Parts: sequence; C-alpha cells; structure tokens
Amino acid sequence: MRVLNVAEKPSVAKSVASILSGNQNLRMREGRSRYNKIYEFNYSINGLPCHMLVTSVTGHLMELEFEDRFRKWHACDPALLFTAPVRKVVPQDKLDIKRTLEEVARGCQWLVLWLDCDREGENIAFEVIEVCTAVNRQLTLRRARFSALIERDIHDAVQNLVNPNKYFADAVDARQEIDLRIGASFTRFQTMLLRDAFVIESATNDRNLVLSYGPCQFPTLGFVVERYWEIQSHEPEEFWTINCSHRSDEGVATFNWMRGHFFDYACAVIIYEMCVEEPTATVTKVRQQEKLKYAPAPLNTIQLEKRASIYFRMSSEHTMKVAEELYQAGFISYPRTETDSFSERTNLHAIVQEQQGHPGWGSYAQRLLDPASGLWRNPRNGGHDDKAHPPIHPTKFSSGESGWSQDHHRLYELVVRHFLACVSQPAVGAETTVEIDIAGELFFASGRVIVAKNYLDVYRFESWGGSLLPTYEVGQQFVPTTLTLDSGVTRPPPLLSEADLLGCMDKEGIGTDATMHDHIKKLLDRFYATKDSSMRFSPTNLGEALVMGYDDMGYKLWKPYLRAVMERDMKAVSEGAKSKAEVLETCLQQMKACFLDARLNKVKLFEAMAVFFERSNRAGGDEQHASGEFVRRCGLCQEADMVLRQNRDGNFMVGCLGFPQCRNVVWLPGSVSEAAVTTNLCNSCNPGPVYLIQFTFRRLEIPPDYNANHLGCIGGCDETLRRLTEICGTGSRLSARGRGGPAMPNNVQRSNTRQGACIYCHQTGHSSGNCPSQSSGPRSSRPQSMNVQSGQVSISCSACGAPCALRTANTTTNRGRKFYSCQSQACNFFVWEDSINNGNRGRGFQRVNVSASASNPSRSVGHGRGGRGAVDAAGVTFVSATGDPISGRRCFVCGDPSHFANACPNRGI
DNA sequence: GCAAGGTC
Repeated sequence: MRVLNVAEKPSVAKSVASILSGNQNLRMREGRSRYNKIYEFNYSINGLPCHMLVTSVTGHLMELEFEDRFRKWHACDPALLFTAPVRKVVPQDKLDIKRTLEEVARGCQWLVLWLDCDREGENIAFEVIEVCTAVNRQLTLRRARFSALIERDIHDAVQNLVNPNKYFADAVDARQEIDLRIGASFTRFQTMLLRDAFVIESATNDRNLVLSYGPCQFPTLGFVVERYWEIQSHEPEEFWTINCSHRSDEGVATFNWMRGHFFDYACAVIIYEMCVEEPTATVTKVRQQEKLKYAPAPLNTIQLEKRASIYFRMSSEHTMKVAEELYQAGFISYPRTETDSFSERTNLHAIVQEQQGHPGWGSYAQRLLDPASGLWRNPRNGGHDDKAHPPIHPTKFSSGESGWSQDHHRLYELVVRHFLACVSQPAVGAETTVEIDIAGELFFASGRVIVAKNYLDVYRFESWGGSLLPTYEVGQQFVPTTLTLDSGVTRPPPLLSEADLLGCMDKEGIGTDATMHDHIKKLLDRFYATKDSSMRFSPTNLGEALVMGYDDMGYKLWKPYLRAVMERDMKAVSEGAKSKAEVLETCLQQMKACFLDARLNKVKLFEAMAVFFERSNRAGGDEQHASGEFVRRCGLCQEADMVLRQNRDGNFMVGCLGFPQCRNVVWLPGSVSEAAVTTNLCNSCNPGPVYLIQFTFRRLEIPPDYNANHLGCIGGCDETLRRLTEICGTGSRLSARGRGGPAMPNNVQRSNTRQGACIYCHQTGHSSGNCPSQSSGPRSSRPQSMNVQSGQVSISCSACGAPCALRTANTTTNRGRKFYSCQSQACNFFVWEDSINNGNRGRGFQRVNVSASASNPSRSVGHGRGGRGAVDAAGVTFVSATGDPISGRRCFVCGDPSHFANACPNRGI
C-alpha cells in the first residue's frame, strides 16, 4: 500500500521521515517546489506493510478571496462585501506544491495528515484533502496526532491514526471569512472616504496610501492611542513626603516614610514639624529574610521578542527574521512557539553538554553538569503548551559563525543563556529591613546582599540590585543626618514600549505568537504609529484621528472586544457547540449593521480628521464615490455601476463607481434641490436598464414655465433635463468656474455660502471654521485638545522653554484650580495659575525647604516656600535645598536603586 | 490597493 504523508512544513516532513524510517533506506527526491522535498521509505502501519511518501506544504495552501466582480475597489459598494461570494483558491506561489501533491496522490491509497495539532493545522489538513481527493477520490483520509517531534510521539501517532476534525477546520474558515469581509469593507470605506478629502502629509504618495482596517491591527493601534491619551490627559498632582537619612561608620542608610506621600501640604508640614521637634530615632524592628529570585520560564516566541526588544532594542519583526535564519541554519529550535515548559522527555542535559566548549558560557555549562555544584534545577513550567513545538532552545553549538551579524550573535546568546538559566537554581539574597520611629512616625530602610548568584551568573541580562545596610539593633537610638520634607509631582505612565505592546496583545488575545510582530509593523507601515529612539510607540495624527472618529461614533472597533467575541465564537465552533454558518451569519450581520451605521455617521470621521489635517482641494474626492443609488451600468468602462451622488458642495451627479479609472459622469442641473432614484425604468435609453430619477428643483432658480418636480432620465432622452442644465449650469467645479467669471481657488468656492456645506454639521450659511456645533464639550477620557489649543498661553516651561498650556485640575483636592503644564512628558513642569500671581514661577521637581534646628527645637519653623536649610552647631542638617531627586528609593520591580519602576528595563516581562 | 493566518 502506498501512503502519502503531508506535513505543515518541510522541517516536520524531514523529521517524521527520519524518525519513522530510522534513517534506514530513506530516499529523498525533489518535488516541484524547491523547498518541499519528498521522502520515501518502507514502514508498517498496524502490521500492514506500506510504502511511505512524506512531503509537506508551507503553511496554508489556499487563500480566501472575493469573486472577480467584487475585487476591484470601485466596482461595487463596500457594503456588498459582507455578502459577496468568496472562494478558496491556491495562489500562484503555491501552485508548485499543489502539483506535487496531485502527482503523488494519484498513486496512493492513503493520505495521512501530519499538520500541526492546532486549529490552523486542521484547516490546512482540509486544504490538502481538497487538492488530493480532487485527483484521487479513493483516498482513505487519516490524521496523525503528535505533540512533539520525538520518536515515541511520532511512532504512537502513526499507529493510532484518527479522523481529521472538521469542527477545528470550520472555526478557521469562519475566522478567515469574517476577517476578509470586515477588513476589506472597512478598509475600502475609510480609504475612499478620507484619503482624497484631506492632505495627509505622512505619505509621500498619498494616491497609494491605504487606510486599512483589520480586527487585529486596529486594536493594536487602540492600545497605542489609549496610552497616549492617558498621558495627554494626565494632570500632575503635587505630593509631599518626609525622607530621612543616617550616616554612620558603616555607611549611609536612607529611610522612607511609611505613609508614602501626602497630597495635602498642610498635613505633611504638621507631621514634619513634629518630627523635627523631636528628631531622635528609635529602632523598633530589624527583620532579616532570605529572598529567592527565580530564573525565567523556558523561552517562547513572545518572551523572545520582548526580551530582545528590552535587552538589544531589536524590533519584534527583526527578531523574528533573525530567529528564523538561526532556525533554518539549525542553531536554534523552531522560533514560533507558545510553549514555555519542556516535556519530561526532552534530554536537557544533552543540550547543556553541547555548550561546554563556549568561551563565554562554557564554564558555567560545565558547573551545571557537575552534580557537586548543586546548580542544576529542573526548569519551571510556564503554563503554556501549543502541543506542537518545544520552548525555544539551542540545537547546535556555535561560538559564532562568519556570516552572522551582531544581532545573530546576540539572539543566539540570548537563547543559550536563557536555556542555561532555566535549568539553574534561583539567586539567593539576604534582605534586611529596619524600621525606626521618629516622634511617633514610622520610617523604614531595606538592604539586600546577594548570597548566591546562581542563574544570574549566566543570565547577564538580569540584575538584582544589592545595597548594604549598616547594622542596627532594636532599641538603638540616633539622630538623623538629614530629615527633609520633599515634594514631587505625579507623573503619567510612559508611552508603550514594544514589550508593553506585545504584553497587551498577548493578554487580550490579539494575533498569535507568529503574527503579533506583523501587526505592530503594520501600524508603522500604514503611518498609524511611530516608534521613537527609545523604542516607544506614539500614534501619528492619522492613527489618532481614525481611533477618535470611531470612538466618537460610539464604536469600540479599536478595542480588543470584537476580537475577543470572535475568538469565543471560534472556540464554540471548534467544539461543535455552534455551527460555522450560525457564527458567520450573526457576526457578519452585526458587523454589516455596524458598517452601515458607521457610513451614516461618517461625519464623525471627518470631524476627527479635520482636527489634524487640512481639507484637500483635490477635485472630486473619493468619498463622493463611496456610496450611492444605482442608476445604470456604466456604458463607458462597462465594468462598474453609475450611481446617484451629491458632491461635497451639495450638487447632484450620476457618476461611475469605476472612478478614478473611469471618469464617466453626468452632472445634473445646479438648481436640483432633491433627487432620488425611483424603480421606474426608461423605455427608450440603451443599454438598459436605466432607472428614472425624481427631481425637485429650487423654484427661484428655474424659469417659471418649468415644473419644480420632474421625473427624469439621465440616459440622454430627457429634453427638460438637458435644457435646465443649459440654463442653470451644473454642480461640477468646471461648470461653476465657467459661470462665476474668473476662476476662483477651490477653497474660496467652499466658503461660498450656497456651495459650501459645513463639513461638521453639513449645513450651509456658515463656513466650517465658524460652525456652531464646534464649541466642543468634554470628550470621554481623551485629552481636551480643543481646550488645550485655545488655552491662554502665557508662561513657558522652565525646562524646555516651550509655551505651556492652561489646564484645569480635576482631582479631589484641587478640583477647578487652573494650572500651566508643559506638554512634553519629559519636562514634567507645572505651576498653579494662582501661584504665579504670588510670584512663584513654577516648581517642577524642585524641593520645598522647611528649616528647623535640632539644637533648638523650640525655634520657630519656617513654612516659607523659599526658605534655606539651616545647619546647627553640631553640623546636623535637617533640610536640603539642593533640588536633588528623592534618593534612597529603589525600583519595586527589580529592586535596582538606579531607576524607578516606571523606567525599569524588566517592566512588562 | 483590503484581513489574518500559516511558512520559505
């Protein structure tokens, strides 16, 4: 019996063939595609002798596409894409693989499917079935289920073949169809609506600019915009904290206030004064604890991308490209995996053994293998398993290859060191916490000594800040060296880093491990977002405007919810709880309703775009062609429909949907006030059908002997329409110029009250710049850009010199109080408006100085915001006027004192 | 010219 075996990728075909044949009498020959070889050997399945042929596809063999009539953008209304017929086709670049399968399948009796054991794999299995059974109806179809490319699994799978799972494949069919229909309809709609209506300077050639919408790319953009809005709308709030330090022979200890910080200055000062008056500190608690810092879980794709971004500033897209090359060359395992736990059957020691000769980490590998070192520890289980691939690990030793770039070296090193760390003991630290009491107020200090670095010895990318604390004993008393009341302001969160963004996508289920980096890249390619020099993402005006437009419509299309609902439905289909047809119908019905509604509310998108972009003077503008009532098939291009439209200026025309390729248009008289296509057909015009249009003319603009209501035909037979066109002119810009004497620039025409409908309210009588609807109210969580723009700018940032915006605080303590702040996140400058009148010109992070003397506690304490520190006879300074950043704090994520948590390089891992 | 998912 001849058995055709098909795997999802060439590497799996090779492994399966090599395992099943035991490399005995294994022959390889070329297929039609250069990547997909054919392996042949003999094997026996359940005692039945078989001649095995093993080959592969490369992922999906087929693509879903619309039928020809719906593929040209202007040939149909995008709303039709929710119902237009679709078909699965093998694209040009996969035809070679298809032919190989057909040729081999003809001579086989069985087809065994070795696709990955996930939903996409099952769907690819059915694509292979379709191609193979088309040439050989007699094939027996069997599915091999395996969870790893190891001998036992592969032999088990082939001896226990099952049936392919249609439910799994159906779920993917549904996902594909929904993605295509939603993506194509919204992309065409918003591109045609906005691209030519505004001057979008980000694109060099905006004729090619595509304003795409996709159920993954838009939520990804949503994360970026949401964080940006959070930063923009942040109102800095001033807070106060008491810090204390003590210098002894052993060094300096910095104590933090147990209360953290106060937003109320008066309360903070009262407590501070109490402390200053009785400054003697008493040690109330000394606690010593052992702390462990565990090595990370085994490496999966998302962690690889996140860590390469943080450690090497590599983009996720570039990381995957380099990883793919290392994989192809055999140095690392398959890089697209969700799995972060090793199977018990993996020979971890063998992988370590291979690395013993490396000059950088070889000696660590040797120590690991020495049982006497006690360094070995079985790796953690990260809790994810895609059942198809192991965690990313080194598969071949290398001390660097000649063709490798710096990034190849770095990524290979990360994979190896990560693996060695995973099988190592955690780092051990001894932590000491000391609590002191000053006048009833509690303060604490902590220090850490690393007792055993263990995995940190090899995993040089992570650190565990250590700092020594002088020895204290309970009951010990001392007078602090400094005791200061310090001020700070709350800061907004930072822009999203690539690691943050991957984290958001992972959490909300946007994309897969193999596609997340594509979605991020798409934001950059589409000019929706930019990445700054510190690898953080900001939305562009275009990205922000699109999200703002949909947000104003009340649609959460830019949120991850839609994808989450789809994902739940897909799961239901894969479990057989819902049918593919049922899910497709409900989902597409809802999305079509949403689409039609979005089109009705397109003014919201216009408004949002108008906040950032100038209107374009380009004649036409595709938005006029985005929808309209069918009148006739175009006689000129004979490809698209002619539809009734109203242009921006309110003039009617019947234009071809093939614009701009086809420019066939019938302009209607400028005196038409209303027009609607009827169901009546013209009896004389050819080629038919040509639907008649019911017109209403403005009485004062047509001669008295003409009727204001007229049922007319645009096919050429209608004499009345022809005469009125001659008399009144048409709404076309060329015609308007002709009638109006000397040609006027388009923007002048737009401000003409008769022709220029306001872009905001679509009414005439005022220009867009004076629209009464634009005295904007507050916008949900977004920054109030209008208010900011119209704010009285009268003060400059002390750090960067840029003019500050006047804002209004909305916090509990300062509601309604006005303040100026720098719009740059980096400066953090702000000043209360009322304090300017008092002579204070802004504070930023400046410390406020409150002085007192330890030797004379009864002396009055200065509250002044400009007082200087005082030194007593014994040289004990309680205050600092240096403006230094608050010291003695450490990052609560990694414990490193060199930065705070919001700037921690380990944040988001 | 549109999506997202495989993979080379």
